[in-house]
Amino acid sequence: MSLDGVLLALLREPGSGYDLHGRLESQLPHAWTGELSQIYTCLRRLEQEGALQVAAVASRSGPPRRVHRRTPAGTRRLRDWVADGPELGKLREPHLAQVAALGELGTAAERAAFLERLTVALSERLDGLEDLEHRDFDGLPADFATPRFHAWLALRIALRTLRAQLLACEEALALVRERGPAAG
Amino acid sequence: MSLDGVLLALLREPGSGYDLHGRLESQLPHAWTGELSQIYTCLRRLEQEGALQVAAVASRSGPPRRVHRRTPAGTRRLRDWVADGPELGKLREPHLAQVAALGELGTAAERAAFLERLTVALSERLDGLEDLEHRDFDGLPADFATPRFHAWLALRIALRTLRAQLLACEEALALVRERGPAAG
DNA sequence: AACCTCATGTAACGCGTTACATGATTGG
DNA sequence: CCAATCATGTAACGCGTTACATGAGGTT
Repeated sequence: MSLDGVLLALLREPGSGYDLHGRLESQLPHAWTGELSQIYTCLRRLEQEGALQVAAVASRSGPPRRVHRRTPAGTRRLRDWVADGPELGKLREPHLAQVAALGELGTAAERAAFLERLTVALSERLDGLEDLEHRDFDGLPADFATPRFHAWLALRIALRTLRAQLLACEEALALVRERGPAAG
Repeated sequence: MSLDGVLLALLREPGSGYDLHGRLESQLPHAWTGELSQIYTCLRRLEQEGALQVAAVASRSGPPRRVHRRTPAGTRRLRDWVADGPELGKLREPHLAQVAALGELGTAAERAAFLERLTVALSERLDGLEDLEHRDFDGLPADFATPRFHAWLALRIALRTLRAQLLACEEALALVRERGPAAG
């Protein structure tokens, strides 16, 4: 499962399930989203499989923190995941299927409205990534071959991808606006 | 579920489950992938819910074809799906998480090898989409406000997105090659 | 004879989400 | 006092994949 790899990667520094959830949202929002409950079950499995070691640490609030750290086997597993080559997930882009089905809407105004909302949603996502860029990577990292450099690379790829998609949607919107009205 | 919408959209022309599976691969490879078994169960549910009507038609080979067509309720449901606004799926981009974790690999050569394989995989995907473009949409469609026009729009967005991602990966590869060796 | 395409499904399993359940601390 | 944050999990359900089962017709 790819969540295994994602969590092992996030565990460069030890952390609780709750921590990992936060890191996922703050460090890898462009790569993965996951619910807490799923993270907990996944961590339990990784622990049973010997990839993680857990230490209970008292916390100021609620149940004790279960702090996970990678075992050598866990690190090996992470390295294998990456070394085995890129894992392209299955495509799930419902919004593109919707664009293709836009002809089902009766009027050009409705079609334009859909594309407007799409550009807004993509812009918001992009804003989030740009915030992350400025927060964590202000100026390009001079240090290379480090974890931070590669995190920056991944973010850069995501940013360029998203910007291109947003641009393409804006162009689609312009096309629909200019051609649409004539055809009703 | 978004597969509901995808299948309803694909059913602009009536078809069997087997047909739909083929259409998914040939017409919407940039938006969705789905297994036959899942399509069959989904179609059954849509039928029970009154969105589809099914007619059994004898075929030259094997069991009779079950040809599905949208009922008015089905068409309404499709329209509602689109009119409700864009459905951005959850992000699942394991390869970006892998890029971010590239520091786990020991040598710059290994890191470069990963990015090479990634560019190859993305290129192949892009080739497939470009084939589709030339096969189905040679020259931009002069007809607008039609299903074909919107199918072309969706494909165009996917193409631009993918090209940008490929370019960004190639640039990442160049960076790793030029900076990597110095850092071992 | 072997294999591919057409054509249907079921069953088992795993991944993922939603909802539920609990409870301390901190800040307004 | 209320809400948010920190911190853990379980249970039920649905989505999705893989494997299994069947079988006709055409191609090599």
